[in-house]
Amino acid sequence: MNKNKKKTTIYDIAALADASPSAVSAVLNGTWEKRRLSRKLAARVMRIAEEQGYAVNVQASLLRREKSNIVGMIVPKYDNRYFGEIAEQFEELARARGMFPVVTCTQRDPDLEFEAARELISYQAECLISTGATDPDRISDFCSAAGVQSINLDLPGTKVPSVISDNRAGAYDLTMLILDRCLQDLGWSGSLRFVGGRLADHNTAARLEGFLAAHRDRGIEVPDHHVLAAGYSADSAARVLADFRPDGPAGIFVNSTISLEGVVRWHRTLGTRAAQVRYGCFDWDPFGSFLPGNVGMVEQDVSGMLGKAFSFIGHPETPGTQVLVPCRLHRFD
Amino acid sequence: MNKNKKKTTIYDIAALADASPSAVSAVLNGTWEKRRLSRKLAARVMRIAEEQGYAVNVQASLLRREKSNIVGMIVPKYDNRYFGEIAEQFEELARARGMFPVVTCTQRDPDLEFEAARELISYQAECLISTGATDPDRISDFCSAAGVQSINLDLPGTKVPSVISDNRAGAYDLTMLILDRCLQDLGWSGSLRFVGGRLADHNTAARLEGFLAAHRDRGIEVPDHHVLAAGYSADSAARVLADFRPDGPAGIFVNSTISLEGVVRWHRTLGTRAAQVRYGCFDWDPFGSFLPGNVGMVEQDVSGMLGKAFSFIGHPETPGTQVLVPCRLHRFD
DNA sequence: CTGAAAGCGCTTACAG
DNA sequence: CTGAAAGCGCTTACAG
Repeated sequence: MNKNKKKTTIYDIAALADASPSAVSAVLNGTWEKRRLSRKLAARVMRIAEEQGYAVNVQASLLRREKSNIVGMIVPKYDNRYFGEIAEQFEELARARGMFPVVTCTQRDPDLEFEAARELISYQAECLISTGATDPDRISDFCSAAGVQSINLDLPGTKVPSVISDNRAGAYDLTMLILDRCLQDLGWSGSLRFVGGRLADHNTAARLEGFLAAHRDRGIEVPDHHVLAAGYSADSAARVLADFRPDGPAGIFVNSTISLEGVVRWHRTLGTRAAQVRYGCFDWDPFGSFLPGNVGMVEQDVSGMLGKAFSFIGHPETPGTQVLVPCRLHRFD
Repeated sequence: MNKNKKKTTIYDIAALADASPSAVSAVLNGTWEKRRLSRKLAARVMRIAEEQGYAVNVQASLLRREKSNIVGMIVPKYDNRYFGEIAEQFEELARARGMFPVVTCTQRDPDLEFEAARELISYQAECLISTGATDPDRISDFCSAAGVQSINLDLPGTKVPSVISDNRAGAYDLTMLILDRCLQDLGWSGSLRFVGGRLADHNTAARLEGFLAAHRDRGIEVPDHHVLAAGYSADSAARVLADFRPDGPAGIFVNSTISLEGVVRWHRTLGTRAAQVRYGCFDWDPFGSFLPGNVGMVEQDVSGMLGKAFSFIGHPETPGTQVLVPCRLHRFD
């Protein structure tokens, strides 16, 4: 083991093994049988490489091969289970396919998203999965200009295939569940409130659609002021509810776990009135089932989505293809 | 924008701009002023590069420069806030220093950890931060053989500097808080139970030390069967408590949010007896404060730890240096 | 069966 | 002030 000196190269090994660099290279990347090098030479080279702590210089190797095995992912945040699971499973799937996954977190910042995409391409990523990107088309354009495949996850774009949750259907089911429980537990049937998110966002819009459709199918009208999509932060959810002190039964559709935090905070301030409130959340969190009043959560099918996304890699599809993946509804109590 | 053809290189740009590749290179990496190229040439080259959607081939550039800017991190899981935050902040800090962060998740598997380290080194990472590694010394050895700096985070090793939470002090404080609340709320003073983790793990051992020290300082004896460190999963925590149906007051020290899930599950099965139980958890989760009976949580100082870790980069220190970073105690109710 | 040589895309010391 | 040339560490078509 040479100390923090220069790294061992195939030339060093060639010298030590009394072989040519070509032979060493062939041994080290497993093509020696094809090149009919002697088993003895191969064994010697491998032993020496091991002794020297050799690790191939992938930059050089890939440069020569004119390909990287890098597949990149950008992800907005690690602040909830959803994106954490996406990153984790992405790595697993990529590795299973012999690729090198690089995921970078872009803080929900459109410019950072773009810079991260550019950086990944500089590192020769062969494919880029943009998760929850604010402006996926800008990234797709840049990628295609660089000859790199890109795929949208979680949020749809128009230029490349997008894999997203079936937000509308998930929201429909969740809304039905909350309505059912309001009727069942509280003997009440009225319009729920929709809390969290932004109407301009695709996912929020789709969920609101499902929310409204469910009410429509139940013959319940939703007053405009029941739609409280004032952002994603816990604080904004708490703020938007601050003045709401129900003196009877009430139900809430919570859009995302981040907003859920704010809703639960509000819920606790209600004292005994809290027992008259039911809510459910679009998103999943392991502690969700322990929250009083929470009747269910929607879990997005991360492996389903990623499996779909990976199936596009290397198979360019019609631009703008949109794949909807169903969600799973967890019912509590 | 050329379609998914070969990528634009400096030679392409040189031809288009009627300049030499050397000049293009100088313009593109900002050394053109130093080389006294004309402003006009620089402007032309930059315009053309822009038009062509040029992105430097970092593999080639770094190969030539004989350095990467890559700093790698291995992380066990993204299944709790702690590691998610670590990954996120690591990226931020690395970028702020002009480095390219690559984090890979190793599923708490010692072999995967090692393979990931090897892979990162193959990609020429200049420094590797091993977070929560099962066998940090094995990784350190491999890194040092390859001439790569490594640093341990969260779990200590003996060969390179380690930055870890002051688990003992944090556990001491949390134990005191739970004991106080048991006395205050329930008028009871007795030994808490320690649930979750493995005694063989450094962090669990240190926390148990703090737990025992606090009891000692309060003059409370801890019976052996009150130490229930049967693993990290929610199920094992729930299982270990399954037979415990307190008929009076009780208190629990929960080691990690993962175990907390199991404890809360158990707690809910107690019915009215639940009111006689207080617990606290070493780890932080935003929903923690909403759990009935939870009196406090310990939040590890992620930015403090990472700041320290980064301060070691490029400054080789005495092997085995151990830096303890204090935790923050959140009190609920 | 095996090695010398060219070349991946870049950077930079060097010579003019 | 500027460009030709060498070389980073590897791979592979090619010639023997």
